[in-house]
Amino acid sequence: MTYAKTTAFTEEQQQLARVAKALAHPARVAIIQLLASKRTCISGDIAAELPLSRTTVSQHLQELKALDLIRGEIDGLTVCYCLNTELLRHVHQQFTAFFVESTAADTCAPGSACC
Amino acid sequence: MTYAKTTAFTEEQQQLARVAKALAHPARVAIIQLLASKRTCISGDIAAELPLSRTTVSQHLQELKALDLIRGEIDGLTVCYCLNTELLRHVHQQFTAFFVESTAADTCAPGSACC
DNA sequence: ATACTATGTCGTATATTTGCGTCATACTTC
DNA sequence: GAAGTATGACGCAAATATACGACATAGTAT
Repeated sequence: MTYAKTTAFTEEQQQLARVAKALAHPARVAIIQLLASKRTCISGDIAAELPLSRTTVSQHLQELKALDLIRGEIDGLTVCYCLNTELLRHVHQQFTAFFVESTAADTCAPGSACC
Repeated sequence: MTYAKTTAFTEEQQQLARVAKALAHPARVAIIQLLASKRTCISGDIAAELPLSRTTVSQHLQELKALDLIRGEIDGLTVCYCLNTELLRHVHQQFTAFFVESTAADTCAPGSACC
């Protein structure tokens, strides 16, 4: 991903791609849904709910944390993870803008040859 | 990605992850934006507009086509790619549902210990 | 202090992605 | 038909991602 050419894209495009990548694995989607459904911050229970080893889940958590999509607070022996709802809302807007832009009109101009 | 365990997730989660993965590279985001801005279907011009080789762009196009996000129609010597706006709208809804679900309420219950 | 528990980090094997050169295909034009 | 052009398919090297066991760390509890 971090090939040289990657730098030649818009910061906006890279940002969207970065977040999309974070959601590009079912486990991470599941983690976010889990954190949303349980209204309370859970910790290693997440691993128990997923069909993956604790280690692997921890890695996925770190990835989400690296993008600040989730936050972890140490509470004694356990760590409480919460969604960063503010960021998520912002990301949602970014995605919406992208999709709206892409679906604004049917792409092909009325008289275009193809399609 | 196609590890054994991957099957253990919801079809919904896998679907979202699949699409997210398609958007997980700036080149593919750029391609979609390009197709949206040029109101007419373009073909190999896409490669010319991107800082990547024709071959690489072709691969990204195939990836988007595999998910049916874009469609290509052969028009003589060239191929016209168009956005599948209908699918994109549907995907937009899926993402929106996911984000709304995730940001519906602040995750932590009022009296929870952490956060 | 000692034993126990919850997490993160590291190392590593395997799988997948990415980028691109080269070749094959197919249509156009002369 | 021969030459030229636009694309996709194939193959390969380098980069990443994925999964997980083993170890390190840090707080709890007795």
